[in-house]
Parts: sequence; structure tokens; C-alpha cells
Amino acid sequence: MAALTLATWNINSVRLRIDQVARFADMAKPDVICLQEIKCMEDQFPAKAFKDMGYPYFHVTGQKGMHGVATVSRSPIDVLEDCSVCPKGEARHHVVRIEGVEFQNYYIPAGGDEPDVEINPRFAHKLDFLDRFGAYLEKRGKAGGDVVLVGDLNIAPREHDVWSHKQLLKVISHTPVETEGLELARTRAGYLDVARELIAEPEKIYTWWSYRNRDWRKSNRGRRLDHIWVSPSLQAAATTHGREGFTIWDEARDWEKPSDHVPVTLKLG
Amino acid sequence: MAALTLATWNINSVRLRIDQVARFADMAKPDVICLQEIKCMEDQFPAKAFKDMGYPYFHVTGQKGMHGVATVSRSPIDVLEDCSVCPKGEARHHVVRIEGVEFQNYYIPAGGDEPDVEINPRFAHKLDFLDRFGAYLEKRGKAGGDVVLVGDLNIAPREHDVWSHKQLLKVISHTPVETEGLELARTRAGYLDVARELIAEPEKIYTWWSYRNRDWRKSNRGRRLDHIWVSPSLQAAATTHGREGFTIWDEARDWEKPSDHVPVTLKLG
DNA sequence: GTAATAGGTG
DNA sequence: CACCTATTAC
Repeated sequence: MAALTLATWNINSVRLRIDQVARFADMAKPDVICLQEIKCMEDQFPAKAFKDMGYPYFHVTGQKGMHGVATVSRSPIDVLEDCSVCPKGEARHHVVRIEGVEFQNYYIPAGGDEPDVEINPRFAHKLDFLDRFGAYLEKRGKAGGDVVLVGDLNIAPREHDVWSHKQLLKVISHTPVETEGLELARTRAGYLDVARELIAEPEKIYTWWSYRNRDWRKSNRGRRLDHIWVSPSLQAAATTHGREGFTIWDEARDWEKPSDHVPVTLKLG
Repeated sequence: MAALTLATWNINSVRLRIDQVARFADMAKPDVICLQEIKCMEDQFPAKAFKDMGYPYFHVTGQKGMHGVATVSRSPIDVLEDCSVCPKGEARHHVVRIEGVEFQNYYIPAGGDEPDVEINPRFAHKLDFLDRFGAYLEKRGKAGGDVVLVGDLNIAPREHDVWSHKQLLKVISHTPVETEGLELARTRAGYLDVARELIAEPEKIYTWWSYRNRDWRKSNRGRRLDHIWVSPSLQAAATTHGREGFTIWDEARDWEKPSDHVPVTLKLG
């Protein structure tokens, strides 16, 4: 496997923030960028801008106005699957192969406000997605091969992945049914949570800060919603640079009109 | 009458373009600025920004989301009338006194697309407004005194106030019923059209270029929709600096996210 | 083309 | 708080 740097970023409209993607690419120089919430159709994707910044290859799974994921790359992309996990024709997932590595790019449903499936169908949909996701990972895990799974999984699984474990236990993204469901899905495939392989608890890790906190850095009410997982075959490649190889670009949260998520990168091999 | 510089500008949202107003004020240093299409309520008017740029006095006649006029000044303002010409409670007009001079600030209805009162109620509304406007001016003209009337009158009255007289004769803003109605209203009060006092035809004068022309300067399909009129008592004061005292700031049309109208200034006295 | 509104989503 | 979609208006 060739060495490469990969990035994942919930961009919250790729058309609106294409200049921020270019700025980030110039700094981090990733070989592969996985984006979520691109909020556009395939034909609206700013392909030329990506080509100009050195990413002539891309695969886009989009829908009108909401959700959508895209993977862009310096080297050619083979498409393996599109939305196999998504019900209702939503554009939340695809699987591609780049340089012999399988990349799974996800945008898991946010789940609404009320953590009760009886009264909140969005939460029910999230848990349903999580079940399908786990089943898909188990199947995929058995197939073996080098796999990188990234995306906005909309769940902060561990106690120190949120600013207050206690206050968020009943807040969607950190309820036990979600955090346990996510960990179960991951372990069913045997994948490794790279951030926590490199940065043990109780150190806090966040990748998202709500737009609703006006001074995000001061209040620092973050959550780790964006993840990079790897198959066991990539354990050495993913950790060989230690925590220096894993970067959360929180400076991007201070840019003009930022996304509420920041990019995360990993040097592989 | 103290010497002063006055400005008129259809700003197309004063909240969105308050920084452009500051930039303009810094260049042109007007003592009085009359704005149209402020598109906000009185309580949303960026009063502090105007105070910071040296205009602690202002009078705002606003409504939610559309229309609205504001007059800001370095010296105190007496309010004489609000919307006396406007039917249907629209915020399109006010009259104030500053330094002994009466300022009338108007935003005349655009009138829609089809120049036929039978099928286009907006055009009927515009012509109705024009009638009321003429009657009001005649009354006001008889009262005498120093009067400055400014605003986006949404009519280009003369042949050389549009890029093509022939092609615009059936386009609202330059139809004969409008151009004749506007000239009649003006002459009923005996007011002078300052631009044409200083710059005779056939020289073209434009203050507005549609957003729909992508290269506005190259295609130059402009219209003179923004006007400065004065009472006969101010004829000498309005023309004493010659055409150097009258400026159309067309450079503002090239600023980032510009208004489709540019500011116009006059040195008075 | 540009900006306002309102309603839906995160 | 900020994005999308419509709609209306100029």
C-alpha cells in the first residue's frame, strides 16, 4: 500500500465553502478528501475547482439540498457501492477504492432532538441506519482487505468525546443506545477507532462545535462526531506516525463563515 | 443657507451594504445622505454605524423587507411629513428639514413588467403614485422655500437618460406616460432637474445598471432613474460649482456585491 | 442577478 | 446559527 494522507470533513455545503476546501487542501495536502453534507446534486458539484486544486478524480453521491457525500482524490477512483446502507434513497454513503485501499464515506442521520423513538421518527431512522450499518460492516469485515471508514457518524461514542458526558447522556449523539450501537458496529467489523488508538482517554477530542455557541473556543462545548476507522490490516500504517500523523484542524472553525465541523486528517503508512 | 453636499443612493438593503455606505461617505464626505430601498424596519436601521461615520441624526421610514427610505445627516433633522404621498401604507417617502433646507426623499414604485394598466396593477399603482406626487409637488411648490427633492424616481425622463430611447419606449421606466408624467410633476412645482441643468443632452447620463448584464460597463445599458431636483430658489446654489459639483459615483457599481444603483452627489452653495 | 420573505432541517 | 428550498419583487 502506497503511503497517503486522507481527510474527512463535513463541509456543510461544498458550493458555499469551496474556497475553504482549497485553503485546507493547500495546508494539509491530503491525497484523498472525503466530504459530507455537500448539499448538492452530482451535476452541481464544483468539479473544476477540485481539478484546479489537484484532485482530478472524484465520486459524488448527492441529492437536492440535503445530505450527500463526495470523495475526491489525486489518483483514480473505482466505485464499489453507492448508498447500499441508506434507506429511502438518501445520499449518505458510498464505498470506493483508491490505491488499493477501500474508502467508506458516511453521513449518518443526525436524529432530531428528542431521544425517543416513539415520538421522534428521526431518531428511529438513525437507530435503524445504525443497525444496517453494523450488519454491513460485519459482512464487509469478513471480506478482509485494507479498509478506511470515515465520515460524520453523528455520534460521540466515548465519555471524553463530549464536553460533558453527564449533561449529554440524554442528548442525541451521546445517548447510550447510540454510543453502544456505534461501538458494536465498529467491533463487529473489527475496525479500529484511530483517534482513540492514538489519543487515550481522558484526553478530550472534539471535531464539531455548534453554531449556537457564539464563542466556540471559550465555551468549548464540542463533540467528536467525525471519525476515522481502519481495518486491522492497516493498524500499523495508521499509527506509524503516532499522534503527529493525526490532525484535527480546529483553526478552520475560526475562518469566515465556517462549517460547524472541522477537517480531520490521517497520514497512512 | 449653509453650503452642503448631499447624496442620494438606492442602496438595495442598507443592512447588507452598510460597509459600502461607509466607504462612500469616506470618499464623498456628504453632509446629508438620502437612501432608498433600505429594506428594513426603523428598529433594524444600523443607526450606530451611521453615528460612527459621522451622521448622528437620521430619519427612517421603513417597512418589513421592502421599500423604505432614510435620510441621515451631520446636523439636526426636523421631520415635516411621512408617507403623505404613499397609498396603502407603503414606506416610500418622507420630507425633512436640515439647515433650513427642505429635503424630499422618494422611492417611486417600479411598476412591474407590462406597461398596461388593464393587466398590470403595479403599473396602475405607479401612475397613481405619479398623480399624487404631482399634486403634492404643486401644493408644496406654492409654499416656496428652499427645496431639494431626491430619490429613485424609477423613471428615466429624457431620450438620453437611457441607453436606447427607441428600444425602451415600451419598457417601464421610459414609456411616454411615465416620462411625461414625471416632467409634468416637476414643472408643476417649478423644480429644476439638476443633472440636466448641468449636463445637456445628447450627453448620456445613467445612475442604474441592471444586475442581469454581467459586464455592466462594457454593455453599458444604463438608465437615469435617480434624480436631484431643486426649487428655483436654489438654482444658483445648485449650479455654482458647475458640473464638477455634480458626481455620479459609478465606481461603486464595481464594488463587491454592489447595489444596482450608484450614489449621486451635489455640492450645494 | 440580487435580496427579501417563510418554512424545513441540522 | 446557518444551510437548503420556494416565492415575491425589482
